[in-house]
Amino acid sequence: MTVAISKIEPKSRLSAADWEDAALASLAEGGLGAVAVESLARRLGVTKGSFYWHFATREALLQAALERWERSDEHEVLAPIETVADPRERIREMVRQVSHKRPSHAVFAALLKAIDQPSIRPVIERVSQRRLDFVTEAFRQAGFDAVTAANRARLAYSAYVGFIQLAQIGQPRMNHEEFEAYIRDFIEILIPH
Amino acid sequence: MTVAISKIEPKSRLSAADWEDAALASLAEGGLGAVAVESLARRLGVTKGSFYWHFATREALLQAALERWERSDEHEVLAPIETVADPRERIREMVRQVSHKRPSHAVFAALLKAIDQPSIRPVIERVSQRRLDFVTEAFRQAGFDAVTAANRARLAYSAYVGFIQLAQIGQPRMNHEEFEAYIRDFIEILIPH
DNA sequence: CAAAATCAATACGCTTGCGTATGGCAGGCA
DNA sequence: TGCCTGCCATACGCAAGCGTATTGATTTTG
Repeated sequence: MTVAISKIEPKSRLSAADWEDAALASLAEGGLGAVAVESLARRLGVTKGSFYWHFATREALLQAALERWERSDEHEVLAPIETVADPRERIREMVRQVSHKRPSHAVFAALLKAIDQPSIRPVIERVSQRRLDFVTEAFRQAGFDAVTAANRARLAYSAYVGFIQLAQIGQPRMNHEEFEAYIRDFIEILIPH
Repeated sequence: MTVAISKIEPKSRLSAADWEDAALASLAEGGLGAVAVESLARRLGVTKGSFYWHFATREALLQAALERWERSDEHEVLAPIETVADPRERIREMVRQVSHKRPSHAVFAALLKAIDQPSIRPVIERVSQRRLDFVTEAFRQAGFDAVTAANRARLAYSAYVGFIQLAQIGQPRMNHEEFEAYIRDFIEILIPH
């Protein structure tokens, strides 16, 4: 796997945060395997020597980077939607968010592929649980009983997860127009009336 | 990642097929990374020397193993369902198949995670296209217009793909009873009336 | 039974990636 | 000015994995 990794220009002195940013970017572009110490160093225009001053181990970097990503996912994706009063509209808004905001979801897709890694799994578990609870609650408020709401939420979230996987192979070979139509149908099917 | 890999007992002489079987088993249990020459050799109770007599390279083994898996998926999953006359029932049957037959889907899940690997991608593309066409056609026969049928098929297939990913973290923490209820809702939502 | 073909062990070289050890250089502060 | 601390380079050691080369054993076949 040789993935094109955008090089970032110098910056005489680096901080831990710079390494975390680079880690997330590489993660999104090339998967967990691309988060390699020496590769990141090249990307940042330095050598390993720098890295091991800021972090004790590669794991520590991952930990820090993921923590940051998890917070940003919570605050910049979920939180804004929470303000939408109408539950039906809230679900629609989430589908739109999720279907149009790429960058953060690239990280999620990469993490999904490394779900058996002990350091990754808990992150996905927490994020998924939050999102699932969120959607379930919206369905409940929209009038569905507890079980039905949970099942619709499961279906919606599974479809989301599956879609970002399949999107990588351009499997649902769609143009923008078809995609919008798909999203409309998606919403129509899951939120009837 | 250390994954428990079941050891298989001797068998004085091995064939290429034995290596392919071991490759698929390891793939299902530990992902693409577990399909390593020396590791498979240990599993089969021999050394690398044997492997490189049967295959020129690791890639060649993967190729052969996946070809076999792809055929079996086509003949043992899709073909039997094709005989069901009623399209609605055909979709239901496919959902049941897919939601209850584990082994083959473990391989699929593993491949999904390695979708950026040039040797894996075409396999997933072919398999997904076949399945997607299959479901789309069933929805058409069930009376949906072309676009709607395609979208429902996409939704169903995405939900399937997402589910087998999430299942690995026991995310939709369900017992057998709840799972059956979920499948019923799943079918109910996608095939109304 | 002998020779040839088939299958396997051992030992090696090469690459990648993590982690360590140590030394060097710059800028702030005494 | 000179030194100390923060940041980085260089040079290792080590493990895992692929692939090669050579030799050895066992089966098959003439």
